[in-house]
Amino acid sequence: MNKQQLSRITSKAKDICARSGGRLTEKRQRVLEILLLSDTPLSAYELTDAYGRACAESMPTMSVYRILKFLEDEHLVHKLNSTNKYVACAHIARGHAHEIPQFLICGKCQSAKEIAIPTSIVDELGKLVGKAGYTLMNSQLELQCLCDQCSMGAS
Amino acid sequence: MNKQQLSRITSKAKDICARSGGRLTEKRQRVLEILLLSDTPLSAYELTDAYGRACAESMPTMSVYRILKFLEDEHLVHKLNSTNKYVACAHIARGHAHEIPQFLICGKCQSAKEIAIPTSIVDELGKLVGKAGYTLMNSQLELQCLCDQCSMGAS
DNA sequence: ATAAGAATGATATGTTGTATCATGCGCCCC
DNA sequence: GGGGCGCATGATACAACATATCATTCTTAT
Repeated sequence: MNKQQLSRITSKAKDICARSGGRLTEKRQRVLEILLLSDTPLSAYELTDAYGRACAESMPTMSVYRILKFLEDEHLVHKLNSTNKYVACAHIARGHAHEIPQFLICGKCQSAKEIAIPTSIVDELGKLVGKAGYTLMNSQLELQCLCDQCSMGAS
Repeated sequence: MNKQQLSRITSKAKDICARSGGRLTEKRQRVLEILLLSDTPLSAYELTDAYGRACAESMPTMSVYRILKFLEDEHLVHKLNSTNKYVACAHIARGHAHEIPQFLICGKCQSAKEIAIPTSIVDELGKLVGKAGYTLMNSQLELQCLCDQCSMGAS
């Protein structure tokens, strides 16, 4: 991601926050940028380190958690429950229709890709769940995968 | 679950362990029984407490984790990543074809139901994942739901 | 009987996340 | 521009979840 793309996204993120009455402060923006630039999801503590390296000054982990919570509430960041790590939303730039995100997580390089699951599959799942005596609420799927890179590369 | 069902399951569990060269010791069996009898998934620390209450003597948490790992390796217990809790496998008694389990978790009463996802849905998901440049590996879905009990009961 | 290996206990520590109170900073109103 | 309000951040403590490691006990095979 180049500088221009980044600033386009953060500018959009600012709009999103403003519209909901929040403020994308400099620290919040920096945390978001670190996630946007990272190849892999990061834990709160990895983010703390990355922030310290990137910004000369350090940030208490507590603040990182608070900022992550803010960004999650704004749908700018998602948490991966299976790994306790955080990723920037892939859809900030365009429209940003915040449906429930689904993730493909490479078991080898840890990369995570956010995808959309077609309504048809969700509907089928919903029916299945109904038969089992449950009602499907919002569900963020996290699918363990291998990315093509890792499939090809080493064995 | 009555006593007879329970002993049928633990007996089956013993077979399963024996076949893989493991041993379902008394403590392991007790941990499994606690999970089998519990209405909801339990955390390792809740299990430690429950063990202490049920057995007069207490068990170090470390041992609980070790026993959970053993039971998971034998496919007798599953871990829910979204809640960091553990459940007994629902298929010990019959055949116990250990495919990847899928769970419906009630957001209100915390009950968790283990279900099977039809091959057709898994295949569709696999195709989708392929298009995104990934290959689907074993994935344990954990779907946030409301159970019928909770839907009906209170609002 | 005894040695080898598996299971468990004890202790320390690492990782992830929350609670709470204090401090700083911007903004609005007058 | 001062004063006060509310949001953002800092500092500290601790809770919850999990692993590392070494010591001890129990099982089992010879």
